[in-house]
Amino acid sequence: MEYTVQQLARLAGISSRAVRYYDEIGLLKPARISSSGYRIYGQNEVDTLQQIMFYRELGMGLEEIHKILSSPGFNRTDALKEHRIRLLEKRKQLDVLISNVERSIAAAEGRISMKDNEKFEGFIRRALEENERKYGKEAREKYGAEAVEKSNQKWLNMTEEQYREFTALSEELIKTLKEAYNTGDPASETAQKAADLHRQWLCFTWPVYSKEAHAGLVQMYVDDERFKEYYDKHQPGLAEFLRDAVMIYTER
Amino acid sequence: MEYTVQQLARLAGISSRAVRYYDEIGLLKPARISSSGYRIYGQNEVDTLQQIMFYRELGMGLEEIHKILSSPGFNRTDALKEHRIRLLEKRKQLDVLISNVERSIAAAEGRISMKDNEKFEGFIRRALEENERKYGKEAREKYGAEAVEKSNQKWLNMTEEQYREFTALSEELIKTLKEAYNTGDPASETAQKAADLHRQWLCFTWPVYSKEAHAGLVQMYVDDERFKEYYDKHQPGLAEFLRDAVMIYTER
DNA sequence: TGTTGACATTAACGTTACGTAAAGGTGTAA
DNA sequence: TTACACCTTTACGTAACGTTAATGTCAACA
Repeated sequence: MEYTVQQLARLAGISSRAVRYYDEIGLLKPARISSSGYRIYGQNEVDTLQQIMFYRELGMGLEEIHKILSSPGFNRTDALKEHRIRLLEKRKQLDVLISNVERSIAAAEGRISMKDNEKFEGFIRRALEENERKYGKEAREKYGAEAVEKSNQKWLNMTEEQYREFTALSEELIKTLKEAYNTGDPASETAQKAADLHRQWLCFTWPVYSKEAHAGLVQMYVDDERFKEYYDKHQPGLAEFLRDAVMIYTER
Repeated sequence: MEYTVQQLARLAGISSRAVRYYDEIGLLKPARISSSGYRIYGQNEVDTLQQIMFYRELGMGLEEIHKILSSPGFNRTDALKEHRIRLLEKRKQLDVLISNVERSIAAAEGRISMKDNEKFEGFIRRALEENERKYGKEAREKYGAEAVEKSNQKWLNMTEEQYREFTALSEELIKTLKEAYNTGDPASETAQKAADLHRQWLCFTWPVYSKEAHAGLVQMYVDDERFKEYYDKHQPGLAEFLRDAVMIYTER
């Protein structure tokens, strides 16, 4: 079937101006021009417009869509499969948003309480929140609210790059710690390197460093289920091994 | 807790420029200005920004958000509940889109076939498609492809207003038909009015009107399960009653 | 104490994806 | 032939920021 500008627009649920604009920028050229100068679109154009709509739905700019569609490697079926994955991700994010709004309602009615950062969950990909939620409460109890407030502020000031550094450090810490665990000796060079990495890691979120607080924290890791779990899931016994290593590290 | 421009922006996952812009247009004013001229945001502002984010997620313009938030009747909890409903609707629509992309994949791989209008399901609220999907096939068989193609074109050219007229006519038809059904007489004035409404309704989608085709169609209503169901769901026996009324109408 | 570097400020122009209006040609139903 | 709803191009308008520039502030480090 063939379509004029407005017919195609109505089919796709967009304005005829948009269709003409897509022609103007070379994104979607009509199949042919009628004798009277009308744009006529055919089957291929319908399919291309569908592709455009999917990419647009996923927040892509028209210029980038253009590049993709006109690249020699473009494959319609593969693109559709990609769209499917993206849309499923989008639905997941929407579910997070819905849970956010539901918790916000509960908070507004005083049934639960909500942290400021929790209020924006689902709007963007957020990974930072782990910190305050998991470690915040314990730390507040053990080291007082003031230090935590400052640590809080530090998180806020962290740039994207610093954040990447931070997660890289986390990974290195776990890797080194597991390596050290295999030696079995918390006083070994590798274990002490792990303890130092743990100190560096702490310094990302702590306002000041003190050996006493460091030693106190790792003891807490062993005592508290949630902290223990984080380390032990990589290797059972890792939390205790870290405590032993840090104890030696802080006494030196 | 208090936040500077960038801290608030990072919290919400938007740019600091956006936060300043919201101040500029009066949408989100800081709680206070520091001695050095810095914008300082507090708890209320965090909550307001969350509201803004929800409305924005739902595609609302900043000006309208402004009006809503500053209206005297605004209630945060009610708004959140409204957001919840809207987000659930949005998820439904997303599910339609996902089913669309899945069917598009199947179509691209040749497993099924898809109509052009089906390719845009989920992108917008679409109700027109009912026609071609339900009546198209039968009509094509009985009256030939050419007439249907023209009818098809007519649908595409229908404006929003015409569409409303069309649906209003549908409703009036059903109402009148039920009323006539209660008289029991297909020759009654009400029944003949219903038959005439049915003719008008047909003329919306038919390229030309003929008594023969009209009579043929209503007979088809009775013979075909899906057509019959449409009328009978309002009132069992309605399809046959309509046929009888139209038979009398077309013979006059 | 001066310098660095990441923040903050205002001002102003740029960008994307169209909306909207103007001025005129086209197609068909009455 | 007269509506009327479509089509065309040209061109300026708009929303929601992005970006750049020029300058002030603050905490930390040498």
